[in-house]
Amino acid sequence: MNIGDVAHRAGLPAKTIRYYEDIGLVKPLRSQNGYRRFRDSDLHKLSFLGRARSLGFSIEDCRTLMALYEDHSRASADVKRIARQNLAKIEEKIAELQAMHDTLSHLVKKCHGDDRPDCPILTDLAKAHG
Amino acid sequence: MNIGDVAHRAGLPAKTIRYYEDIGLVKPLRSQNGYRRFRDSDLHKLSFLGRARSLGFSIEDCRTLMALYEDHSRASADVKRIARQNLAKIEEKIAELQAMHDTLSHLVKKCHGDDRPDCPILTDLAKAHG
DNA sequence: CTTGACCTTCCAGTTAATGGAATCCTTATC
DNA sequence: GATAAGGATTCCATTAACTGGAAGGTCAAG
Repeated sequence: MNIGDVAHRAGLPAKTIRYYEDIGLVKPLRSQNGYRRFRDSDLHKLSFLGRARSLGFSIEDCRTLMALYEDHSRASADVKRIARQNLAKIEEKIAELQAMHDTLSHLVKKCHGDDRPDCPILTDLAKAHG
Repeated sequence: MNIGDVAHRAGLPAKTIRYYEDIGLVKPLRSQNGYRRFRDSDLHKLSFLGRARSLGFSIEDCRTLMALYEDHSRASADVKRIARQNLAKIEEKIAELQAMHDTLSHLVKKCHGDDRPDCPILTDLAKAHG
């Protein structure tokens, strides 16, 4: 699979994918003509990367996760520990999003929706994240 | 409240807060001595900003939300629409995190946890995000 | 009245991309 | 076979969002 193809499928710009190769997050093969050739596993990694980055995971977090893909000689206990740590992070993020969601949906309910100013969203939004 | 105080409470570095003032996300007052003076509303905004940024919302997203705080003359219908759009984004993010969580927790279960290599995490992780 | 913690501005550097130029490869059409 | 379009390559510059550090002002405690 060429870069345009994998970019389309993973939902990432080709530029970003080249950058990820630069910093060692993916290591596509090369065809005779010099084109990058991406395997399915590369596509999976890139999709995962795109998702993780858009959810606020750092490149270093991603690097750790990518290492799980790559280092098949890593001890299972280690893999498990890393996976667990990331589960905790995910749960925390979900909780935070849930809090944001609760606040906003509560406010949408209270907001009149007409063209009057002075929507209660403003004051409540201010209180909500103290 | 001075910058160190608000930084501590909002969980953001003072540097970042100064940067957010630079780009107009917060507008703290100034004391006689030139120190920034943050109101409670500034603290709320900054906490919200920190959270939103760590969850992958862009600065522009944040700017829109901050505008809700600020522009009290904005029509309620408009406020409501913006809040709704962000609710949708939040829900999408939660779903994506849930997917990541399911994958990882499933794999933790399957991973032996001893020191043997060849943990099934690796292959499953590869399949999971196709 | 000085020491230390905290504040200021300014300028430089980093991270994570992104944009653009110049060039090469592949495929379809004349 | 020439040519033009579409996608690939590298390399260099720029942007966005911070981050670090220097040089100096402010303030409460001893």
